Amino acid sequence: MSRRAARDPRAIDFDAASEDVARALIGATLLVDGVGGVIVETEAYDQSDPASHTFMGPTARNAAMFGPSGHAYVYRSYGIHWCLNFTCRPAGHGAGVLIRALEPRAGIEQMQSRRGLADSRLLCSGPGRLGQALGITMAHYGLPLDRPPFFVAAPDAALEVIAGPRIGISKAMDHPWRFGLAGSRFLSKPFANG
DNA sequence: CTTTCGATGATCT
DNA sequence: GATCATCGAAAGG
Repeated sequence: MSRRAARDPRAIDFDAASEDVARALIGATLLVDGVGGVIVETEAYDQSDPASHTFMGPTARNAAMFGPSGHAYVYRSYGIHWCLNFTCRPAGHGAGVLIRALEPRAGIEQMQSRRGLADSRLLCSGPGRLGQALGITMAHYGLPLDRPPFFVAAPDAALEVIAGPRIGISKAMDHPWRFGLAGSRFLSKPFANG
């Protein structure tokens, strides 16, 4: 456990395995320049995982995931979308958590404007949508999560978290490393169970 | 409800 | 040159 996590009960322990961090982030609050909400869907990736950007070892793109934990890893998806990840560091390997969806709470008008969309349900329900709604760009690459423009706080109560296979990958599809808030209507896709 | 497909550009082989 | 940690529009039941 990091010093910060030990000191502050509302801090996330980003030094844990990405799988544990992904689970712990469900119900956490994420704000970027005051805009955001409650994380309801995440996915875990690490270097032993063929679906991970770090599977082949360090490169220019994935450098953040080989750096300190608790920082932002941003990548461009399909040439169109910006996707936001939080870095972890189990055993010093490249690992991270993809933030896939959140329930809008703060700065909803700004998110609607960035997305060109009024429906709050579709504002941040998916990594590309979330990136657009929160205004994520490469300018956020490598920034620490414990100070502005980022704000991250763990949930203050225990929540029911469900797990299932990850979405949009073609390798290691058997691993249940997608996590979600049970019953949330802001998921990018429903889970097989509830 | 479902499936299909184009957009669009960095990254890696 | 192929492959994407995606999205949204279009077409078909």
